[in-house]
Amino acid sequence: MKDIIILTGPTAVGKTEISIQLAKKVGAEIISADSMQVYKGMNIGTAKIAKEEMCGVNHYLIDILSPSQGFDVVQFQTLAKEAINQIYQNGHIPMIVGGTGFYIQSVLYDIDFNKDLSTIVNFNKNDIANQTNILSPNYIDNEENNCNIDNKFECKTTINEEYRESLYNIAQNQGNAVLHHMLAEVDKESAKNIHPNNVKRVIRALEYYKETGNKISTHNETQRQKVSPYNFAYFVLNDDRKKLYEKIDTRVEIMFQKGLLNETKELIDSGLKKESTAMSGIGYKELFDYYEGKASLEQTIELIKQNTRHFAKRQITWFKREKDVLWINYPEYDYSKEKILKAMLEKLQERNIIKKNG
RNA sequence: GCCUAGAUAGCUCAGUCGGUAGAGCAGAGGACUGAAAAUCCUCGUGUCGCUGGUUCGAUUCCGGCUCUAGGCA
Repeated sequence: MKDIIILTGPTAVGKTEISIQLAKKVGAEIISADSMQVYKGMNIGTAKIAKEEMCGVNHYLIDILSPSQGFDVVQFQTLAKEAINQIYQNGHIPMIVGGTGFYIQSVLYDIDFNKDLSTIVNFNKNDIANQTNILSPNYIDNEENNCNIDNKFECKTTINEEYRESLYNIAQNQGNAVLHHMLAEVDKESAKNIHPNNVKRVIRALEYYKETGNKISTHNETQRQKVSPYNFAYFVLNDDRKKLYEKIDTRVEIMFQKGLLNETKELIDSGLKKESTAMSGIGYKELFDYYEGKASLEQTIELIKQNTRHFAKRQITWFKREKDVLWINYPEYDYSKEKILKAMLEKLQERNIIKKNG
């Protein structure tokens, strides 16, 4: 079994710094599992690691897309698996670092998303490698090469947008319950598990049925029972809730000092819409109202803090549910980086990911 | 000093034609398997400012006091 290290935790907990130190010690290369850091030109608001901060550690899946492009788990999974192979070829340990729990899960348990049934090609590996250096370590510093450039390749998905939209319209015009009834007719289990108001999920379940002829509920059930193909250590950094929220609040303040307003203005001026995947990121989506004069700067900053806190809470809920997780709670280590690293190294030894004498 | 309006959940406020009270936000818990920084669900007892009075019964009516905001001096 191949080894893999996961390092995650809620936003602002301090993953980046520890990830570099750990990677240095164990000779790992880093794959970012972050749904927003994949985008070029979004640096301040995503608290993206700067090239200098990498200290020579290779990073993958940062700055690989223009903010105008879509992105999702399946694309992440595909690219992450490529990167993992590459890292093994380099003779190193892959270390997945980032706060998007779903992305981590997709790789760690090799979740099957039924790509085979797709009619449209997902990726052309060569295109990607050539045009965006997606699999070359580190990302290209791109002051000029920013989001205004439209990459030639499109990350196609198998999703039938028309069908999706028609379902969405049913919910809009006839009510969520009507859509939910449609689901109940083909997949009772899913209908039971998915709340009628969770339109996104209801649509996906219906979509899945249309694509495959199977129920997503049974598919999910089998995926849930999957065992990881990796020998892994899954670290979750965490802090007291109050401390974490304080960190979040100050980090948002710092983002504005660093120029989040300008960064976002440029993105908006380049034509990005509120609805785009990239602009659904916290710290960006809230600024649309500000620029439209619907909210004051003060209100907007508070809202970003608040949304970030909510997000951190959701992340923690996710990690609590994950199996076989190693919690690293800062207070238990007196907030000492040395103690934390030492504990992590011990765990890695226990799992034979690194040798006893380092 | 006088006049007016307030004083109710951590915050902003609603309400009880007198039978001890409820929204939003904050906060907490949860779900999640092709949008995941997304999407969705659940959770509200607090000396109703203090103190007298009327009343079977007052947070609700009346008096006094304290505090806050605005106005007049």
